[in-house]
Amino acid sequence: MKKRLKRVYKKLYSIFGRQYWWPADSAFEVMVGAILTQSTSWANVEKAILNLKKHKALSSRRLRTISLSRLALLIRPAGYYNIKAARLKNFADFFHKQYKADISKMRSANTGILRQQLLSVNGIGPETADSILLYALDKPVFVVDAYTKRILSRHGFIKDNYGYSQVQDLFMKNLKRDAKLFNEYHALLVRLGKDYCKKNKVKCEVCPLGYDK
DNA sequence: CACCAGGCAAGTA
DNA sequence: TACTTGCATGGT
Repeated sequence: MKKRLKRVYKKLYSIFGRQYWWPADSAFEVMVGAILTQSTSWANVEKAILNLKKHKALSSRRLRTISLSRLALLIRPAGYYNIKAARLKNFADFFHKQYKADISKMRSANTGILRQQLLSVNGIGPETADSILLYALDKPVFVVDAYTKRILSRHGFIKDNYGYSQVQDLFMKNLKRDAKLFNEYHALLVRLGKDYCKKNKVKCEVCPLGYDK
């Protein structure tokens, strides 16, 4: 499995090259984006983030003080806006109370402890927590998403009923614990998924990885 | 028109 | 523990 996973990575990298994830101006913007992109296209998230920037609302202080309804209005393009507005506030409150809204304090925390703390915030699940750890804080944690499972399942690496942590373990136990590698690998899987492995538009016959299921 | 996108929590059995 | 459902906009 170690060789197979590394071979897939090299293949994807040779085809698509660097993906430059996560596109953002700051670590805080990555964290906000991680919540906004829950089951939502990145193009819509970009509109929401632009609105937050235009109204100077992209800070933990502003996210805590702005009214729920006004925040919801700003992030409307990202969908699920009422729920996500509450989730952003939950996260901003946590960030302020636990880490004094200080990214460097958060970065120096123990990864396992921090992951548990993030998961305890209502609105932050495994993928969002790991996206924050990896893409905002450079922690060597592999992010699993719907594309990851779909691609691995269709290529026979896993059964389609594997859970989040099972898929995550597959990567983390068989690859060097390297944030840069995890960063690029996950981004490449999403790239492949967008181009060739959409939910109901399977293009296995032209998938660069081949089709060996 | 239908389908879905870089999920999650709450409810049900 | 293991499903099911609500949440919602904007692009294809």
